[in-house]
Amino acid sequence: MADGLRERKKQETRIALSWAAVRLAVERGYGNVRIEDIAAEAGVSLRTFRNYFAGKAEAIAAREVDRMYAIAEELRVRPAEEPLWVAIRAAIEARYALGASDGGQPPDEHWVAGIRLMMSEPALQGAIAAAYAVAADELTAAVAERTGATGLYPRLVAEVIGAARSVVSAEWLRADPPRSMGDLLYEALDLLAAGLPEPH
Amino acid sequence: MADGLRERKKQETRIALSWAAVRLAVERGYGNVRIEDIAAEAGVSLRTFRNYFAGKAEAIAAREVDRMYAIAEELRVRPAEEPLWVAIRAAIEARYALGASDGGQPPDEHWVAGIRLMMSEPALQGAIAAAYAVAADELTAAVAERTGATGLYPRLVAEVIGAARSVVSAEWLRADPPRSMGDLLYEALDLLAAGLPEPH
DNA sequence: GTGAAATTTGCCGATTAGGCATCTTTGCTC
DNA sequence: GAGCAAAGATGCCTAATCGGCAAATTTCAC
Repeated sequence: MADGLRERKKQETRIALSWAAVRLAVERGYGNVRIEDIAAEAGVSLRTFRNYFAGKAEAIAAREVDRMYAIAEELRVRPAEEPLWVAIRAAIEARYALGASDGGQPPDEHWVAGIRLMMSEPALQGAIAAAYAVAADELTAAVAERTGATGLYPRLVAEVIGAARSVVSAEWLRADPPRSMGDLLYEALDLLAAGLPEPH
Repeated sequence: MADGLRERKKQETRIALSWAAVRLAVERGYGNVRIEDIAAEAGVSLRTFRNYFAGKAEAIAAREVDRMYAIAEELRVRPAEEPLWVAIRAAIEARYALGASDGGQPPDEHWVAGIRLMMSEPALQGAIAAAYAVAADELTAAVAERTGATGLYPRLVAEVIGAARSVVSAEWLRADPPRSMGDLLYEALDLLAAGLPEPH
């Protein structure tokens, strides 16, 4: 069951391509990767790559997007009587594996440096923002289901979560005395919950 | 002064290209416009187009981005003692010409339909989100200046304003009994100020 | 006016984009 | 478990895009 072999294989290919894209971009720099290389690295044809992604930026962004889908899914699974924002925090925590990824494996120097460089590429920031616009639909639906709200509210919540994601990951890359993803995320959510009051 | 003729001409060209892109995309559909056509419409060479924009999506998104820059600029101009969110609302109001554009010229049927269709293009939604990621830097700086805040706060405010923009314009296009941009925007900002409380 | 700096433009090769036909694999039925 | 229908992978092919480079043009400052 579980959607059969076909679906699973498709997901595997998608993820393989996405990881290959990230790896190559980090290793040799975003601009020096052709989608042909990515396809080769993942063991499929160039043409197949194009069946999955519109370009290398989208392939890289897919890692981020999938995480957002996962959060939406987690949100649907949590008990309905749980207050919305409690559920949201829990869903994010579950999918970002906060704490675990911090204490578990201190991120490798080279890797983080590569990611930092890669992310400084405007095309990528764009693609991530773009890809997230799609994922936001899922999150919007999940919020709508849970709250029964219509109109602006569900989408606004979804987009704000996206905003928090964006800010947090930017800050995580920038912060010199490194801060944990979890701290940053909670700080951002606390600010949002308070209505972003102007600091004294 | 005022940066001289050179800067002014460059802005004019940029805006001419951007409008040409929007006009053509609305008229004949996003997919049926080549950047060559846009350049011709604006009276410059294809190669010059590429000096200004990375692609047609970016050219279209530029209209939106410029508005964000204008809001950031407006924010800098407003009196420093004004509370942040009052200034933000005023800045948005000033640049979106709320009320004026609503009462002044009821949007043309064809035009709105064309815009709606154009905006449904995923590539465009992406490009707008992407382009906004850049404009957000300006807004972030303006908020930081005004509040003296550091860390997550300024960027979070900037991104949240972007989120509101995105949600509002999506809803504006969708709402069947049409709603005014001003109403939608204020509703969104009110929700945000309240910390997005879950509706009972 | 004159030279330095910035901008526009044409040219060109490399890469991307995506339609279409074909071949292979998977899922389902009997 | 054989066979058929649907879905995916791949190759091929043409149009379009991308971006570097250098020549020609325009603006700016002195």
